[in-house]
Amino acid sequence: MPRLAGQIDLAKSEAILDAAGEVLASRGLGASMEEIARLAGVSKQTIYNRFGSKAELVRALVERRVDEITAPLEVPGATDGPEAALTGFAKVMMMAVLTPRSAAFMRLYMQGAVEMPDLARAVFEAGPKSSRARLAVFLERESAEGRLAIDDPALAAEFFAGMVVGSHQTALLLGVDPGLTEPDIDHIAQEATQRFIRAYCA
Amino acid sequence: MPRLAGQIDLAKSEAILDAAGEVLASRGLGASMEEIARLAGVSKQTIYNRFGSKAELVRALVERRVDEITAPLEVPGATDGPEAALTGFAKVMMMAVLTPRSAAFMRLYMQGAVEMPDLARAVFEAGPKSSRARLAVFLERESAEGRLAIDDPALAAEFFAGMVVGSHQTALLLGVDPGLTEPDIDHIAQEATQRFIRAYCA
DNA sequence: TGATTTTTGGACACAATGGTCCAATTTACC
DNA sequence: GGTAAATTGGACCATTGTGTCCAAAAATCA
Repeated sequence: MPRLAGQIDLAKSEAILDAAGEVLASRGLGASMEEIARLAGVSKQTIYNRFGSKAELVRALVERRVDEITAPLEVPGATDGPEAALTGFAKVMMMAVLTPRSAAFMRLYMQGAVEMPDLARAVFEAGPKSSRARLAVFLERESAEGRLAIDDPALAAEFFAGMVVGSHQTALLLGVDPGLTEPDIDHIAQEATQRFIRAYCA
Repeated sequence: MPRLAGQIDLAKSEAILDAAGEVLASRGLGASMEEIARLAGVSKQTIYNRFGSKAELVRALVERRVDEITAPLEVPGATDGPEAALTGFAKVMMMAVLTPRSAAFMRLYMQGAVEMPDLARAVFEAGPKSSRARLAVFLERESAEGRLAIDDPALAAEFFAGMVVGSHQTALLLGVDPGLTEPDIDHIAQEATQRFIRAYCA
């Protein structure tokens, strides 16, 4: 019997997506399909066989990225008191957001925000919105248990996340190195936590 | 005698820059020179006569925008105490940053961050960096006069600005309407100010 | 080995863009 | 009005991009 239909190499699709991410992140949405094919070690036709068009390829790429983003951000557990939880959360958030790779992808989504609004929206929901929502859940719980006095958890979460990210993300998006070392990040996370707790202490 | 050399219509250059801003902001850096020329009511050749190339046109556009950005942000005067000054500063900042137009321009600079790093850097210095620096000056003064207790004014300024901007700017850049009415802005500005002062009260 | 699918690579059509060239026209000044 | 500069509009070129087509080659199963 012949080869079964649909018996395509799944790993190859991943390789294509990897290459697409690499090239699109560095060259922007204007990147060419040929360069993606070259980096993926695949013929251009194969990409079209599997994804149909450039727009669909980007869609698939964003979908995969949304999953990556959503995973690591959990609601902090306040086992060691709010300080440790908040500091930990701040560090995770900074490490996630303040990398050149993350910035490159974010630039990509922003560039496509006009032509593909639903994709950009999905990224926003999976990233900033989701992280703040989870933080708000934590803050509300802490408030209910009397360790903090927070009347508007969503707003407070927005405040804390904003303190942590500051203008560093904007700098990165503009290609300016914020020059943050890991000790810097630690320091910002701790200081933000202390000031936040002081602003919202019961 | 003949017409004097360099006797060109200054207003026409402005019209070209206006059109370029409009078109580039909505279509991105991939916008065509022909569309810009059409909107400016000018022939394509005239643009090349005056600006030389697309890159130079963009450069001129960014320079003009940098001036626009730099102007409105002043060091707050604490005549009515820190609260009023901070709230006012917060409102100005939000009104400046959280508009579709501002977001469109920011998207433009971010898109060009790779190919024209110096332009993006200039925007960063004139915008986020400058505003935080001025705020830091104010905070240091307030601290010196004993109304606030701020050991690291630059960091505190970063915190306050971050609280105010939150993820709303990111939302806008991703094409997601943050849905902020002017009362919302007022409320955020006031709440951020109160919490900030509480975090840094002497 | 043989049947069938997938992949390849290169040619190709088609459209868009940046930028140039140039003769005809308009504008601004004396 | 006359003169030099600036502008126009449209043709034009070279490049680049997406997406298609297709015959040959490779891979996959019985």
